[in-house]
Amino acid sequence: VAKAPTVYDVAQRAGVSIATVSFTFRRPNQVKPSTREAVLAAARALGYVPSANARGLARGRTGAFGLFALNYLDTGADQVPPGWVGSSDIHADEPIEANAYSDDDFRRFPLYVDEIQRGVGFECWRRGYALMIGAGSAADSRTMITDIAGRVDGLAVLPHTLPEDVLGDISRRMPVIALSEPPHRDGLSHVTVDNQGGMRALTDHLIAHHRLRKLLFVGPVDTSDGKARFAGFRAALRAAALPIPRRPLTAGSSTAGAELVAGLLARQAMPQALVCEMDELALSIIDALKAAGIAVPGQVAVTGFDGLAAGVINVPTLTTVRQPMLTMGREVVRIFDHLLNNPDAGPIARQFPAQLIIRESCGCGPEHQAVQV
Amino acid sequence: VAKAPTVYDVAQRAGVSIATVSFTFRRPNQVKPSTREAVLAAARALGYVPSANARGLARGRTGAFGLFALNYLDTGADQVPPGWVGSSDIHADEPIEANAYSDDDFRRFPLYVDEIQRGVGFECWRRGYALMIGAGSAADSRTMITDIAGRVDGLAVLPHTLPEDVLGDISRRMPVIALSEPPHRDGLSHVTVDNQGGMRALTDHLIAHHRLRKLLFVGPVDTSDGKARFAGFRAALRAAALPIPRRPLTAGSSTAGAELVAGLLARQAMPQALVCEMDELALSIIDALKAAGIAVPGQVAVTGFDGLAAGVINVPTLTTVRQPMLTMGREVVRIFDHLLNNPDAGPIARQFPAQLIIRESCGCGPEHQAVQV
DNA sequence: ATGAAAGCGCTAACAA
DNA sequence: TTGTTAGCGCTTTCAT
Repeated sequence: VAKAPTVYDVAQRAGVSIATVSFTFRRPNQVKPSTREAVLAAARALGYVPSANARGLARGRTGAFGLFALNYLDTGADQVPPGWVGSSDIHADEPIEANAYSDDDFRRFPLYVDEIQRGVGFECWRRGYALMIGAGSAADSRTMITDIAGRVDGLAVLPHTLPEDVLGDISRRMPVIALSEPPHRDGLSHVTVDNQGGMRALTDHLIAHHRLRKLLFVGPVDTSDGKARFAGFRAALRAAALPIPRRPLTAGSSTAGAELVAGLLARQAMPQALVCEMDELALSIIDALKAAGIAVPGQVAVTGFDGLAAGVINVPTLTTVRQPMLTMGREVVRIFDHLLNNPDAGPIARQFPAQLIIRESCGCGPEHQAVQV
Repeated sequence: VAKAPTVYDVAQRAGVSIATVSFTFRRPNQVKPSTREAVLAAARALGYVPSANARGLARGRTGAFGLFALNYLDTGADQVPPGWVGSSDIHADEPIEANAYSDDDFRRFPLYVDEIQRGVGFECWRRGYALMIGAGSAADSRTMITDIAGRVDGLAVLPHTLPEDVLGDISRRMPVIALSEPPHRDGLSHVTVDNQGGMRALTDHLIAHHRLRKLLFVGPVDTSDGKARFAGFRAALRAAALPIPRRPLTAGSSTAGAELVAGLLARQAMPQALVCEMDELALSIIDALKAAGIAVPGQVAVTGFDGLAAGVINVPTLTTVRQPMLTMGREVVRIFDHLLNNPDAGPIARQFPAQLIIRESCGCGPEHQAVQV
């Protein structure tokens, strides 16, 4: 709460110039031991904490890496307007109640972005970078991203969080790595997973092993992930000489299981397998199916995509395709580091294989093995 | 990669002064609409991204909150020396291999700190703060924490990560909130959980419901969490008029299950229940017990503490006490916000109840309900 | 080995 | 409404 001591204070107390103080911390061995000790002692006595802002300003580098994601815990309620930093919202002084925000719901945590973040955080630590986490909704993205971008030397962005032109601007001055967004000439680096191959392997399993013929793809195809997964699904059908649907059954949201199942039931169009675009949707659909008295996988097989923890907790456990999220997060930082140290290197794109995880919801017993794609 | 445009560039291009540019972003409605548009246009054209460092320096506030934790993914290998920012380690240019770091091990993620972090991140977003994540090992803590502290307006620290004097220094200039560390006159704010009450309830359940009489507490008691949990355990034994052990069975690490079980077996000292200080240890012990052909909970009941996701994935599912981690993380930020806006307020301490989660490893069937302590 | 001094990009009085 | 100007705390030549 008191005013923080600065180099000037330390210098004065140690009886040296501010340059010497700076040197003492930056290149300790270029300073005479006795003065070094004096400076260190003064710093300690004062409780000196160097300002990273000032240092960043002076050096032109911040030593931090940023990760920007949508906030998916957002309930749409009471957010403080961006930029209104330090302000208090209506409930600011009411203590937060335990369990008010479903503290034990492993369906909501960890999700894809959490695992990615874990990897990014780990690799940042290994390489000595600080990690800045930013979140936002599409609406305020320009403000927020700009706020984050101003604090870091590079940035990773999750899909569907920022307009391309904003990313373009930013990438002109620092490495920007897009996750789960296929590379196209946008000057950005990319880290992706083999969505198509993964979904192809999954669908092949349903067709070859379980002899299912009436499969339905459920989920959005207006995202690049969705498109690629749907393509993998169709490729498998084509290879098996099954009728190839032009369009999937689209879901309004990843928790729209109830409506989808109701619709299927109403139209008496329940297939043998519901191949979902992502785990969350699959889980929501399994809930709805169970509620409607339909056995999974007994009457309908259901599969997901991503490999979230929720899928192994679920009953039945979820057959899915797992993305190597920790590894992808780490790779993002590696690319950033590389780009920062090789300013003339062009953007980098890297794709990881996905892993088919066979569990119970496709009709297999727990004894089956995971299969690498 | 190019030099970033600054206020000066924008001002020049828009034909105004730098102050006007600054105003345009800070107080848009105090600027004539026409000039505002001109400035915005220039900024957009240039791809202007304001430097948060410069702003922070000038304003004396950063608008960011920091979270500091130990890095528990640390394998002890190849870390880049702190401060060597931007450098590349030996493997810097080798792509990271998928699955090299156990990408699908839900025993290692999410852990306690991950869930806390989730809550902190969420509340930071709600209140318009950026979140800076720092990690380190005890060794380099002074350097690292100082690096983080220099970038934020307040700081949360996980237990056993920093020496008290360092925290004391920092707390003299910004709010510092300690997690899972009981308050004592140190000038820090504290967010804790009722460890003793939680463990008491758990132990009561073992004694009253399962009629167990030979219970053993396993784990460290050299941490404040450990002490409080052991105290709760003993209180339950005392209330049941059972013999009260002076000391617990101490574990070298949270994955020392094999050694512990081997020791117990060698001494023929296997109790009816192993009450573990934390989930990770409990899970490790269950593994060892199973490997030794001992049925859990058939022959020995095993319980944990924390409420990690791994406990619900485990076979048998783990009876434990859950901390409201998301909520605790959120509360940390609320306290920080409050303190930042009420500089003369003293430190705040808040304790949350823990929740007894009865699952299978104590001998109960899955039909049992969670009980609030 | 140490000091003097010129910025780094932005904010906020204070003037105009 | 807009411009001038003095810092914010630190790094880094360049002298000494």
